[in-house]
Amino acid sequence: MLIHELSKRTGITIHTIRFYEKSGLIQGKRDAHVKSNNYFHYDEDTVEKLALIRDAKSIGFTLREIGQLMDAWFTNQLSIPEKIAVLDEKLESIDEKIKQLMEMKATISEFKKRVETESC
Amino acid sequence: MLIHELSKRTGITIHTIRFYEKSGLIQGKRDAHVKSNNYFHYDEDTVEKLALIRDAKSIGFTLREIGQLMDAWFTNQLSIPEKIAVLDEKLESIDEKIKQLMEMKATISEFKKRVETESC
DNA sequence: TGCAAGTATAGACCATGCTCTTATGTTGTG
DNA sequence: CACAACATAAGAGCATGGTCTATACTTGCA
Repeated sequence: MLIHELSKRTGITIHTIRFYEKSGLIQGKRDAHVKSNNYFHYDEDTVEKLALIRDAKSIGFTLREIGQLMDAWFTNQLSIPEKIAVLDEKLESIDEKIKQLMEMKATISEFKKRVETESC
Repeated sequence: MLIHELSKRTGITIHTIRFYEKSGLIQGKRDAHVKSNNYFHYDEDTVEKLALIRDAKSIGFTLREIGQLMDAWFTNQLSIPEKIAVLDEKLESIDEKIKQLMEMKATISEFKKRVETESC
């Protein structure tokens, strides 16, 4: 599919998709048979990648980290133990984030209680 | 205390503290009696605020959101129901983040399993 | 064939959150 | 009183993650 369709299917703007491509997160392929243009073609994996980027970004991963994750996910540049190491690292950092969120939740809840009693 | 001590006590650089002050997150007070300088003086609340900024930032709150939180926390610009509303909103957004983190954890764990079996 | 819609590249511009430099004035200790 | 250490303000510069504009070429349909 071309960039327009990719954009429609993922809800990510063409501009942002191009930005991600320039950043090395996704790669379209040009059709060697077609010489009249140099349009990029995208596959289903790219749709999945963009969904992953969207989700991972929303939980605070940087594009750099997401890139590492996707290398473990979609490419064969890494050996299996290397892939597992990357995934374990991300799992750990997620646990750490959850822990910090729990702490902040406790802090805010505690303060909320204080505000409530203050009103009596 | 002056900015140098505030910096030492919080581990946040003087530059960054000044940036937060310019952004409206903290406010030093000038001593009206002293006319030879216009140094800012900071209180204990400011130390707590900077700790809160550090923690809240690390879990993905923006400075704008942290500012709202601190208005509910430290000032009396908001009524008690308004304060509670702000706190509830932040608690909800924390729950949402935790939920998303759990989902991403499941996704990555699932993929890890696939990578592991692939190696057999 | 003309024209709208799509595509590419290059680069300007923006918000957030710093980080540092320059310039200048103040304070405190030997 | 010299001088280091501290303070101020103003503003430049930077990394990240976009967002948009300009320019120019290609494609597909009436």
